[in-house]
Amino acid sequence: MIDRESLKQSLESAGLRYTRQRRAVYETLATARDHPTAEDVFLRVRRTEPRISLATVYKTLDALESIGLAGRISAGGDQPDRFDGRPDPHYHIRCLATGQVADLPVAFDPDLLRHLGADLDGWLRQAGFQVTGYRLELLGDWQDTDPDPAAPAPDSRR
Amino acid sequence: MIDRESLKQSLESAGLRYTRQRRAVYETLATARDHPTAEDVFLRVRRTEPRISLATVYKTLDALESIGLAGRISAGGDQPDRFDGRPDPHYHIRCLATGQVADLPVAFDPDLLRHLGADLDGWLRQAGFQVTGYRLELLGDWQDTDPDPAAPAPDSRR
DNA sequence: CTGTCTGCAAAACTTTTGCAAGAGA
DNA sequence: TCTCTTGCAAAAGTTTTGCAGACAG
Repeated sequence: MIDRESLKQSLESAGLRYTRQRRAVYETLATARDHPTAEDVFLRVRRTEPRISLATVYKTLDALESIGLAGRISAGGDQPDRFDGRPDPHYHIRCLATGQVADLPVAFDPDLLRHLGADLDGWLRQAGFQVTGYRLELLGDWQDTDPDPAAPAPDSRR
Repeated sequence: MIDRESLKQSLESAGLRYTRQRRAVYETLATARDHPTAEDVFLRVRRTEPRISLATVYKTLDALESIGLAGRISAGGDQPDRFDGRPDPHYHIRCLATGQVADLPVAFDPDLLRHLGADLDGWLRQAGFQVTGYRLELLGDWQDTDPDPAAPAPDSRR
């Protein structure tokens, strides 16, 4: 989590303004220990910023994503997107039953793709595809109890 | 792509019926070389099954997913889900600009996660998380031309 | 026959948009 | 002051649902 001055500078260097709402959304997201949906963020931010609207939360999450301060995790089907305040690349685990997401406490390996085989590079070049990153997600299920007892809102939606 | 008799049996062993619509959706999906959205599938299936409805396509895609004959790829934001008729685990590349998805012609490595470090297993056990699979997606952009000239509908949506 | 499936229309939800008023620099 | 942002309401777009009639087994 970066401090307010850094947030201000990140926004300004993208031509965006530093506002109360954006600070509140950022701080809510950056301190969240789960991976909240836009509505989760809205409900939490509203505790300190009661007049904020859901549309502003969406716009702010988009803005934060565009400057690299938020990540988006899409579950598919009817499930809403979840957001992530960690700016560094990292891995996720996802519970197939509840849609809940958690970070994996493992260092991100920029060279993991090398294990996929030597022919990959050639194929990508021939296909004209420039790889800028990758996303890895472990799928499975939590056995019984709370996935993360410290998470602010261990919701079990849908 | 499995044959019609196998499809019938897969459906029946899940208590589902083998219908004209389900066969048509399955065959459309299994022969698609891109990763169509539900609406793409609808438009294609309608050529041979003109009275099919979009709701039936959605229901059928759900059914196929539930018996492991289709996969779902969610892009996030406002982009619709895409579907995949390959039943075996495999990797994807996704174009961040257009949302287009392609299969990676590389063998799926069930042991790739071992490269993530030895502490992972312990952490997962302690967290009570049972891993059943993983998803790996390369992100990037196609440089200029067609990603796959053989694809039936190289759409550039959004 | 009986329970499942289809097609249609309507609903549910998430996410985006238009716009007047408000606020940052 | 000038532009960007907010909040509200409405719209857009995808996916689901309810239900009467059709169909598979």
